[in-house]
Amino acid sequence: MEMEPLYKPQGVEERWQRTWEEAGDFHPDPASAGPTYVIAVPPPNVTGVLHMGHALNASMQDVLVRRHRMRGFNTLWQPGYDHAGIATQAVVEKQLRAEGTSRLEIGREAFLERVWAWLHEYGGVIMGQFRRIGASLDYERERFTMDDGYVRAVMRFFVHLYERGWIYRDNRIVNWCSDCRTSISDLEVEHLDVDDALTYARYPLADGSGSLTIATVRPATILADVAVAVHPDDDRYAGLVGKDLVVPVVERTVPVIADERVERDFGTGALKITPGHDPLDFEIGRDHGLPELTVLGFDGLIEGDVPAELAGLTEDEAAERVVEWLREHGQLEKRESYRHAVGHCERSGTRIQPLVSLQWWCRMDELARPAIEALESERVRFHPPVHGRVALDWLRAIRPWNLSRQLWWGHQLPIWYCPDGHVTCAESEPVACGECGSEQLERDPDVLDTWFSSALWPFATLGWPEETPELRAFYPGDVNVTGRGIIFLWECRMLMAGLELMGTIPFHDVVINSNVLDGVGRTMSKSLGNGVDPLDLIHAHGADATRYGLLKMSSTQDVRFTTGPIEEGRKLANKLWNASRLLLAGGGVEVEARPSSLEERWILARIDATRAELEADLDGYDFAHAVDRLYHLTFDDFCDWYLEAIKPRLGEPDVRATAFAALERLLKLLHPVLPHVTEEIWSHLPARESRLILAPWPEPMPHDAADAEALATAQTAARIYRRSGVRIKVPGESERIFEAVVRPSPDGQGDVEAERGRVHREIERAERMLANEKFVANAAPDVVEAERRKLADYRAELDALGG
RNA sequence: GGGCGCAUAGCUCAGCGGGAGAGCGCUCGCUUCACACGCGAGAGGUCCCUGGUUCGAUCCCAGGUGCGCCCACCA
Repeated sequence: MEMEPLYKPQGVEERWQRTWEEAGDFHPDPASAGPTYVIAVPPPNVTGVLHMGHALNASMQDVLVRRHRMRGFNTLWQPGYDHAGIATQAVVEKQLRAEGTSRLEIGREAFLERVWAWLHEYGGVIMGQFRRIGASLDYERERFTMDDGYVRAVMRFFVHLYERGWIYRDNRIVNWCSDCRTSISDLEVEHLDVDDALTYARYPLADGSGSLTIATVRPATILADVAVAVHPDDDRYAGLVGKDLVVPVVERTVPVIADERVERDFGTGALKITPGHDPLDFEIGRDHGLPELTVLGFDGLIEGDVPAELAGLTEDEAAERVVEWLREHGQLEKRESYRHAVGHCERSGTRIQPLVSLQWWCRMDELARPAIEALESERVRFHPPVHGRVALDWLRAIRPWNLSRQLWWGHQLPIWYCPDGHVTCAESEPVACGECGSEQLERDPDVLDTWFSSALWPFATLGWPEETPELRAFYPGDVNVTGRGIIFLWECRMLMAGLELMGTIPFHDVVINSNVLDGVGRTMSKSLGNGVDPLDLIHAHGADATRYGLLKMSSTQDVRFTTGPIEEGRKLANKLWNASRLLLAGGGVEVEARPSSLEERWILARIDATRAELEADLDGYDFAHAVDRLYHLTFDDFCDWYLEAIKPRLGEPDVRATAFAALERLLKLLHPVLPHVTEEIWSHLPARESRLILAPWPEPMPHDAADAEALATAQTAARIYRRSGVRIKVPGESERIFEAVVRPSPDGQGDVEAERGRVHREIERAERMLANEKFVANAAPDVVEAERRKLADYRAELDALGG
């Protein structure tokens, strides 16, 4: 095949992607012997498309996976999709609305059929996009959190927890999203600052002896007040505790109670208690045995025991009426503007409506304990470590998990009720009630939180609860790579589920990838329209360049996106391509390291040193430094020095054989980052039978420090020559390299004076330091020694410059 | 309200106790027979501010300013 001077990734990349996959290179055999290396991809939403976060996350994982595959590990990168309960249901509901109907109108069964139909037509496109970026996932093993086997795993998990006694049903306050029409967990609530009005309302004492003023941001909830609480030590209200007040509008008589959870210095220090619609009030209400009244329904509209003219209003409308009532009755003391944080549904952006409802919960303390221990003992490590400490804090203060969602799309709870209200929990539909034997069973309509199934991902994808060969071979896995946003939602729960069900941690390292922000530091989002489509980058620069660029940008910090690093990657691929063209142009049949000259011994040593550094980078999940190292190895060491030095001798068979050997090692190191261009070049190397993807990772080689020093001499001489035009005499082989690398410029001399000045300044600096007695006395001996050597080197340079 | 992190060249970022770095951009010179997605040379920086520790601070400590993130039941 002809090698053009300009490397064009388009076509080449797709061809290798097909070749690798069709050859089964991504598909490990569970029966193979030897150590395994396993990563389960964070399952993208089945409705999703590839965005920058996926592209970065996948690039990182693919580097780890490809390197371990080359090192001989039986490597599995497990792919699949998440059913993404709320998100998917919302998409289809929106579609129904556009058709003038609704899920309630068409019914549960028809709705679920619609979801499946929609998924078959439009869902599941992201695996194709993963292929395009070169992700070496085992696509033959694609799993879905709603496939039959996975559903069995979810049911088994639930029943297991139920039998442990950790799952219970309770009427408690939940985060209700009136838009999604479901409860959501604390972790799905986003706190946003909101401008509100703080309304001060007077509640008259029932005995007519005066009134007490409370402050509220939600006047509509006055309708559900069941008490007013003050701090027990608050002198202002000491005499009022135990007396009765009359709630405005509804004119209900309620007690004044004392509770330490009331903040004395907020508002008036008197807190109206609305257990039905406020989490703190709920707790206080339970402790004081107060009733839990509800005036806001699941639809966010006023309902319940309220004046008829208020029923059916929105909360805001009702609030207006209540304030109006207060004003008319002289009970409105004042209203002032007030900015504070309010919980919003992360998915819909709707303001959370705390309300009491009957939900299924899971106690988490016993599940958390082994996970806490795994983190404390560092059997599981986070990278960077700060996230592990945050995860620990969360686990130590863990709260019950609201498992049930009032949705249709998802895993329906394996809970059945008989007419007498007995509960039967079973993996599949029971024939009769476990308590009374009734055969009239009705299944709980709710579904499980999406993250309940995600918790099982590292082993449910391998066939659990069946004892499959895959489960035996590939569990536990090694690493999980994901974003910061789902450490509690996903990472912590995988740890807990893995320890509980499998008895072991699902992976030993958790790598948290950075967020890719837009050019001015904002999160990329659909609504802002500031997102960059990774597929556009791949089309423009190639998958290799995109991978390189994203890895270069990755860091422990969030990073602002620029195309610079991706263009750098494209140049690296092109440079490598042209270096290979230079070597391949002359033909040749041998690939064998037979170094005879200094530069040959040096480049082999240099590549090997980089191999060791690269391994250290990757072992620490430092991808940015890893790719930077590869860039400079390729450009500076391999091309600028080695190739330039051997160019005059490229006709010699031994020189060619060694050059091919050096290129082969370079390609191997680059392959995990730039899989396509390296595989393409590899296929042009002499006597290639296997593919680079399966080639063994380079073994360590002995180094000779003297070679590096001799090469450095040539490099210094060349630098001085280029800058000043002064030729420094260098010994033996260094002299030949100098000759090969320096091409005298036709314009003649550089600036000797400028170079002399530069060296002069360095000498002065070193002399000043060494003249400082305190420095010589207090600094570490090796630091002083290094400074002396520098001084000597600079003096030699100055001498060479004639000055 | 609590916790964490970041401020270094025009831009995006490395470095984190002893000579201020990379890539891009910019200037100048090169159609040198692998590559103009290239080669060579160069300009450009009170390393946010104020104190402190140290022989020595971009790097450590304290405070300040600005930005960001996470957690959170002060209505």
